[in-house]
Amino acid sequence: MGLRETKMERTRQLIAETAFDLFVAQGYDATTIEQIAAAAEVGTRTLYRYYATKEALVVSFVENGLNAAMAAFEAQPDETPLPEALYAVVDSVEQTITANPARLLALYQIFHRTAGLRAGLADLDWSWRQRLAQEVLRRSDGTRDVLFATLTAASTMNVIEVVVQTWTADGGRTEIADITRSVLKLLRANAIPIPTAIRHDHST
Amino acid sequence: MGLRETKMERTRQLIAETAFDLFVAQGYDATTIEQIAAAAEVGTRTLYRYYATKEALVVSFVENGLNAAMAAFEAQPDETPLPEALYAVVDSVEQTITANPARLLALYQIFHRTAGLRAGLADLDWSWRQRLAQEVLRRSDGTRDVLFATLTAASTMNVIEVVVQTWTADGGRTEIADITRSVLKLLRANAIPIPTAIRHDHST
DNA sequence: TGTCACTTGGCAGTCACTGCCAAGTGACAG
DNA sequence: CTGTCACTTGGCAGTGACTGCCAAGTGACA
Repeated sequence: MGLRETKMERTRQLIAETAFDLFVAQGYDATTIEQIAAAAEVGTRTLYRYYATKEALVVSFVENGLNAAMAAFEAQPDETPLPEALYAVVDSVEQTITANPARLLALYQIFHRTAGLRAGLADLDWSWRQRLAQEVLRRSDGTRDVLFATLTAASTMNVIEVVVQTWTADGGRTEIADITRSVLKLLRANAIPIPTAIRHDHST
Repeated sequence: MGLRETKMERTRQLIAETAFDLFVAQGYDATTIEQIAAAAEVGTRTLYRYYATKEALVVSFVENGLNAAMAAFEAQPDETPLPEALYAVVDSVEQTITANPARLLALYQIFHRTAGLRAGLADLDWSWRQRLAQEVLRRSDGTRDVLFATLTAASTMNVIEVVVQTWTADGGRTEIADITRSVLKLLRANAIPIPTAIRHDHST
């Protein structure tokens, strides 16, 4: 990596950190792009070259975590059974959070306080489900169909989302590993009801 | 409902329909609020009193469908077993789509084409999961905890989302009831892998 | 039918975001 | 070491989403 790229990477980081701090300090809406740019000592125009939208400044943090999780998934050998490979995903997210819980809580606060912001996660969530499903499909090696892959990806995302939501709702006091364990236990016990049509009893 | 409210309701509808048509005709981004307001023959300021954001104009359609589904859920007698009550939710969504498939496909096209727009669904999705979980919790009458309710709500939303996604991805050619059946069947057969930690075998 | 509360719409202003252009600065060859 | 080139930077002007404010219009109701 040349000096040029190094510098740009640093600028990229600096902008995100600066923005994050300002958001925490004075709220998302109350912080203008100009302020962030000024604090990070770059032009607003430059800032936009690094982050396309104001939302992206916040979402990028989540994105990094998800990218790491996807990498962990892809790093699993092809022979690894699906449940274990999927566990790598959940585990990676857990590690990201454990590494810096305070940051995630703060991040969550920002999302929570700013109605229109949570929205920015959707795109990420969506593309991520796609990627996950695709990888699941590839791994199943023709023995499974798209519906299976889509459902598997969605279910896994669910686990992550429920765990994170439960953890943050609790203010991060509970060990995240414990929450994960509980969630997976419920699922494995088939304790979660599945929508079922009413069976019309003809013996009446 | 007085004349006043009737009129407002009609205006509300008119604005949404007008916007929808324009979005379909020329795309979301290319359509300005002013255009919509002009076409619907109201002031832009008035338009904003009915729909807080441009996104809301599109999201409202999805919101209506979900509201109907939630109403169907709440309409179930408290004695109805959870799986059947949840089925009412899935069924309601199915009905909404069946009633006007073309509209949903068009709607989906708009969402699909406009990156930043899918985002608007997240908020909806989120608040809806909350509401669903809350109702599930109420129905379980103290016999279940929050985690159970959250997971149940998330799983049900998953079913809906996967069904709709599969249906739209296919261009609406497959009977939606068939997709629903397949999805529920996969779930009931426990065919979807659950993330599982590698069991370290100590006998080695 | 007159009063009142609510709805409407225009206007000015803020802020996110974009295209364009000129100046600065690493990269790289000679 | 140096000149050239490609890329990065930042200012500026412009568009469009969205808001506060205020004056005019219009159902509701006594």
